[in-house]
Amino acid sequence: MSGAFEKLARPVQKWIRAQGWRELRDIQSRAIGAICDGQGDLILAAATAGGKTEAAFLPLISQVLEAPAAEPGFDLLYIGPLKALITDQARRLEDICAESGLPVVPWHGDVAASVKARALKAPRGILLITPESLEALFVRRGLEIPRLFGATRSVVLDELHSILDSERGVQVRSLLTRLEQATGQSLRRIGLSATLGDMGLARRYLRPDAPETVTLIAASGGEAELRLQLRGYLSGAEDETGPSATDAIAAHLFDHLRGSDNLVFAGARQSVEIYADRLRARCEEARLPQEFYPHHASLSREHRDFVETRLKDRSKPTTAICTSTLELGIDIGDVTCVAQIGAPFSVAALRQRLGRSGRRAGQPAILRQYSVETRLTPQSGLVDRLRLGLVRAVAMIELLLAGWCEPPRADQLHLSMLVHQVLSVIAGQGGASASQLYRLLCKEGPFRQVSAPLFMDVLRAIGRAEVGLIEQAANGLLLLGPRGEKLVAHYGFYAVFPTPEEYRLMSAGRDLGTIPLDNILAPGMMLIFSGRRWSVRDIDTGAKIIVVEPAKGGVPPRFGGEPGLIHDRVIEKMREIYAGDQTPVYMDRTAAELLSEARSHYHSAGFGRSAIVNIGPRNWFLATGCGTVKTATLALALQGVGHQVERHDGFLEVTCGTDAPPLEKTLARWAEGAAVDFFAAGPNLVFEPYHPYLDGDLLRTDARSSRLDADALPGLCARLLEDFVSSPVEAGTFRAPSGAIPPLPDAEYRFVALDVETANGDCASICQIGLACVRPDGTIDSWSSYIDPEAPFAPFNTQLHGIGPAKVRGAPRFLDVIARLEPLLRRHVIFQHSGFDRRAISGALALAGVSEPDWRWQDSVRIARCAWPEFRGKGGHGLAHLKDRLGLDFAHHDAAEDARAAALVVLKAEQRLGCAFDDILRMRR
DNA sequence: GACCTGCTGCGGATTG
Repeated sequence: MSGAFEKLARPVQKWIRAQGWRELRDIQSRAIGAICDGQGDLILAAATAGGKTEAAFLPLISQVLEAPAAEPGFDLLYIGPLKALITDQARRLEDICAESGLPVVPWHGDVAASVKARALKAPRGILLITPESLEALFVRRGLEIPRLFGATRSVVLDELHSILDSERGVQVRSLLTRLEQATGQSLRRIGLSATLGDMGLARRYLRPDAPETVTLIAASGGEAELRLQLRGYLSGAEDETGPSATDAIAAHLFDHLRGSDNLVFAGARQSVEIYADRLRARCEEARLPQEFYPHHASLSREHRDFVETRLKDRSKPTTAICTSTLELGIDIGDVTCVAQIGAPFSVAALRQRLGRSGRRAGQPAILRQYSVETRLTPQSGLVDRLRLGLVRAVAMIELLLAGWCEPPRADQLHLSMLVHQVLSVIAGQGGASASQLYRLLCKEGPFRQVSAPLFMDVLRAIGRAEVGLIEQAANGLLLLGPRGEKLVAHYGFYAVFPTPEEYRLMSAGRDLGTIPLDNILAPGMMLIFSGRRWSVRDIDTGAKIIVVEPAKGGVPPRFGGEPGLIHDRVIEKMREIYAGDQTPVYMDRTAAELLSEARSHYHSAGFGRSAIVNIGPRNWFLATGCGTVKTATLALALQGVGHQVERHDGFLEVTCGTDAPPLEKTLARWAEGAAVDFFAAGPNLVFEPYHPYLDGDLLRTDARSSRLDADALPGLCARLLEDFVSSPVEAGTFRAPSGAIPPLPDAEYRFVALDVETANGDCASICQIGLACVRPDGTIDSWSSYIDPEAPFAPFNTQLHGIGPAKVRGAPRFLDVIARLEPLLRRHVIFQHSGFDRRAISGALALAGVSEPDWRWQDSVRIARCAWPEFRGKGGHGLAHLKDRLGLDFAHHDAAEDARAAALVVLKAEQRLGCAFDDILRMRR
């Protein structure tokens, strides 16, 4: 054993020997050195189950044992984000402390009141507590805080990354400041974490005044080999031959996970229920024992405990289909494989999840990523074509492999949380002055972004008579107002995140879990829940209880929830992936095909050249290149001036309002820094529990700090326009041909017929132009050229005419072709069959910003109607029917061939009626 | 179409 071992107290050494450890882990030795020899704060970073808890507590317990505190009070404080984690850690620490008799006190909502009463009477040893329970101590026993924590030397913050920049993290930081202020001494802070994106920010979080004094100890090596597969699936209109994407994934999971312990992260609770149901059914069909179980926050504690225990039990193979419930630190041992269905919201989460697998020496970590994309139809929009989910999954995997993950977000005001802490401090102390609150919470605590005037605005807002959270006594002291009293008195006060109202589901007196109140249910309706099928027997709206009984079918309830924020770096990576041409080796064939398809749509939409793409007369698609916050900022700004905006990962789909100023001009003004009203469209600003007590100005200020990035808007607009201006779509001038244009017919003709094919539903997306030029002797010179439509191909169109991205690669662009055709077209009457081709040409010219030449268009359908009136209502005068009835020989849906057909129709009509086409047209008038 | 996390004190009934 090393020198580190010698630094530990006897009973601790004895415990280590009893474990049969041959030596201390690297992180443990280093942590023991740092804790025993130094004074400063510490961050211990190691993969889950990397021995972090012991690394921190072995030396901390040793210090307590060797120099017991003279005064009563807890010696060590541990703050953990989960009750289950606290229960688990308390068990491990009790084992270490058994020999020395140092008490270990777990403290959360499920801990018996008697245990708490005993600890309050004689506070000693290690207190393990949730942020909420600590908050409750401050509120209910504010005056006892110095007695309880006067002897506390160190505080251990577990799962530091999970509370880094959340509301709850702010609450923890505020509680720590209040603790130090109440006891009059500084606490050594020790953070434990597996996943920290930015160590600088983590240090600042732990010790804002002196981040440079925080020592970082990261576990070295020990990274398991990673095995990775990304499988692609298509959902939507199922073909009769194949199973649905869900069934196909369930089948794959069943075949590959059965017989071992695994975690399947399915994204949403609803999706968890569906996969759990499918997998249960497969086990039943195969007459195999059940080993797939759902696990999410709405399931009863009893069920979740059952699944967690089964996962720990190595003798029974168990796969949990779960949400992020099983992502955090609860020790469930090692799993063989981690599956992820759909892309997660953060690389940090993906890394954390993957850390569950490959923890035993020699075992690889296995990640199976499943991506489900929509089967495309002619109506599919660009969003579906871009395969955003799949590309995001690839981006996240690539960033994971590169060792990157999201840093915490700094600089948010957290005004709702500030209101909460103001109430908590006043309640705990019985009153506080404004200046004391400001010093405690804003100058020393976590609300450093809040200026003194802003703080006063907050106090004034919550002190308004109609709000009544606080009021001021004659001596200036701030007290709780009537509503403040009521809020603080309710036990719901301690938690800082919003909670929805829910029904409780019961079957035969057993609690199954909860579902949100907004599910519309009636007796007899069928439900999938907790991995089983139920029918609703009875609904007690008063008690909010739904009684169910087993049934044969059903659908899972809706659970709701807000989407996660996607970081700028992830969107940047997605852009790199679209622009690149490498296919990652870990993709299966379908996934690789989907990626290649996504790239093709990305390029044919024009994103390779321009960040702004026109997809309709008033419709634009913007590639913002930024994550959720900046993209939402631009979206709100655009909505504010009257545009309709749909948001996607790094993209905005804009439908220009009829009264709104032109998109380009608006962006240009913002790029120059013009003032923007982000709230003109009246977006919802109430997200957090204490938002309803603030006034409009404060809500807007808070939203600006947390949901928007107004400072980024000018740069973002400038970047969008930069690409846009250089885009040929807007250039409006003919440019040098990028592809060869076939030699044009060169004679004098009686007339020409023209036909176009288009890439998608937008008639301006011309991908082929064909001409049939009719000589005076009736012979026809045909000509056609492919055209790069600079727009995505719709499968419907491609199926019709057989033209896709491959055929138009390197083809000239519309303007180049039309420039060459112009002299010929100008000289002749141009026939098109119906009005489509003329509209297409006009549309494409308008899109390119070129005014329409004064050509002599005519319509061969009109000619046909005169010549064959009997077809009216009997097959009509479409080319396909005319081909049949007139015995025309041409290959339909090729531009040159269709143009020739139109010409033939004119010639045949002239024959039948015995006069020239201009006479026929005059007859009609 | 979209994650998760947490919770006190008291009065009354029941049990030993």
